Amino acid sequence: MLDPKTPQQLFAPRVRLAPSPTGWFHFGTARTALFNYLFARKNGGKFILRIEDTDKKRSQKIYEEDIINGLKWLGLDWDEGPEREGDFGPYRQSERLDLYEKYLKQLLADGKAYYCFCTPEEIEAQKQDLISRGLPPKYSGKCRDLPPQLVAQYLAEKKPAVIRIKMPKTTLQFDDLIRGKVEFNLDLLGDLVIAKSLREPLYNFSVVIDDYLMQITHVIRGEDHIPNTPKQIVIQEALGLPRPIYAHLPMILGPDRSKFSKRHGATALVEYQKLGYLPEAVVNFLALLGWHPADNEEIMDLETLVKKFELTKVQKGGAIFNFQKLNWFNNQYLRILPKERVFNYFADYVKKYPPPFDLSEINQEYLNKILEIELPRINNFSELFQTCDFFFTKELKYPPELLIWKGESVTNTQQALTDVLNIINQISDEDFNRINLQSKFYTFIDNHLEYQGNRGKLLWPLRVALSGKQASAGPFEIAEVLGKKESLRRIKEAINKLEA
RNA sequence: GGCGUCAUCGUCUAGCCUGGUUAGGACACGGGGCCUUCAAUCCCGUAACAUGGGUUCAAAUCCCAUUGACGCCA
Repeated sequence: MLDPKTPQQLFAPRVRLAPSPTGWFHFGTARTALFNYLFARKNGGKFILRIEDTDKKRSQKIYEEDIINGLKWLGLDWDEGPEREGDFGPYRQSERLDLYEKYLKQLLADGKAYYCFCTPEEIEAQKQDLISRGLPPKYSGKCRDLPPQLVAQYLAEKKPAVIRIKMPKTTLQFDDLIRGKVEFNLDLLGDLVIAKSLREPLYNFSVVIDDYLMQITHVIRGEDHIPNTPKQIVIQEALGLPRPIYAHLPMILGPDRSKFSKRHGATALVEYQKLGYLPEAVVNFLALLGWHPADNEEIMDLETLVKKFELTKVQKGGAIFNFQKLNWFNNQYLRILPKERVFNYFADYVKKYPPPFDLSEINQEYLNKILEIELPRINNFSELFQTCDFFFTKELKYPPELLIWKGESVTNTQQALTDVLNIINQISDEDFNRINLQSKFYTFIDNHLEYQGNRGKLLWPLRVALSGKQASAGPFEIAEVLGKKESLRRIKEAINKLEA
């Protein structure tokens, strides 16, 4: 255990992520996790996961699982924890109540904390009075110096009570790695409730105990915790515990510059998994929200991020969550990552989130082919099923006029499709691929004046016949994926459509 | 309401510590090339130091104030 008086060492730091399992794994928490992880890896330290589930009413198992799955998906593995099923799981505060109780008793015994028997009504009335007089609402300290016999008597009578800590009437200053010196006037706070009972510690108390017991050297967390920091330091000092180094990260904001929340759209990591984003892209995107490498590199994998990460270079102001940039990153990774890896991600994705099509007759190979030609034009996997439905359904719904190339007539379009039919029929089933298609079509065009310098006259109707879309991949690529038989069928159908 | 934090293109940011830059990059946006559409890609472009006051030969950079935004508690 750390010597309370020894200043924390910068080498081999120990950091933690301490989420409450009261909602889906939030993007902001994910970024906090990433920065903690990067800092630990960069400095040869340890990253610890601690689930803060002392609030029994709001904590749920599925949320804890979601956090764990999210961290694993992002590749942010934690380094230690209690044994669970052969592996080490996260720490859970709900399993550490004995520890908190021990320190609570110590504080009580030392006279640094005390039982408070004021009723909620009393507290509320007091608060209203102070506010109406324009004063900061804080506890009066009424129960601070109750005679011990009276306390014992009330306790024996089971009179409702909470435990408060005696707040020193001084100012307190702490150093923040990102913000520099931060100062608070403790006198404005009043005696803080640190536990509802010996077995019900409150957030600020259990955090302090755990950070100490887990020998946390650096507390890296969101800016929203800045006001909690002085409270935690007071508890540390009452117990004679060392002070970790603090670093408060800027918030992730919605487009209106307020804290990124549900009303801004999807804020949970799962929702992006559902949309079909890649973990590499999410990590990269998250890293650049509030941090920037010394050079101008933007595309970085986890390993590179670890190498370049510098906690002190983290931005102070909040960062707006920019969907377009996320999309850009994802599109980049879709094309940069090894094909096999993307195919595997896609296979997993389809398994986990079945698309609104019957894929029973579609094999993996077919899916991979689609993916290959569509990669440059999608931002995530779910888009594939929205914009490329023609690969998954045989019934194309498009107006016949769409088949007509700009400035052309219906008859010419019919002629073009008939020509297309003839060209395709020259290719055997086994030679039916985009290379052969292209060479056959180009040869045909070279020999037919009406298409020279105006390939669109021939290729546009073909592309629409195959896709039914105004915008799509090229006709040869689509035809190759669909196969000769299906391609011919669609072209004939297009001709029929034009006649009708 | 109290306390705290923050402020460079629309967005993410470099530059600030150690004053002198055509204030740089990326996303987005606009134009163009390529071209069978859409993407991808290449070229070009629009666009910012919150405001006011100091200090200084010189301020995005140092100091002060104001404003605004956000966070926490209530």
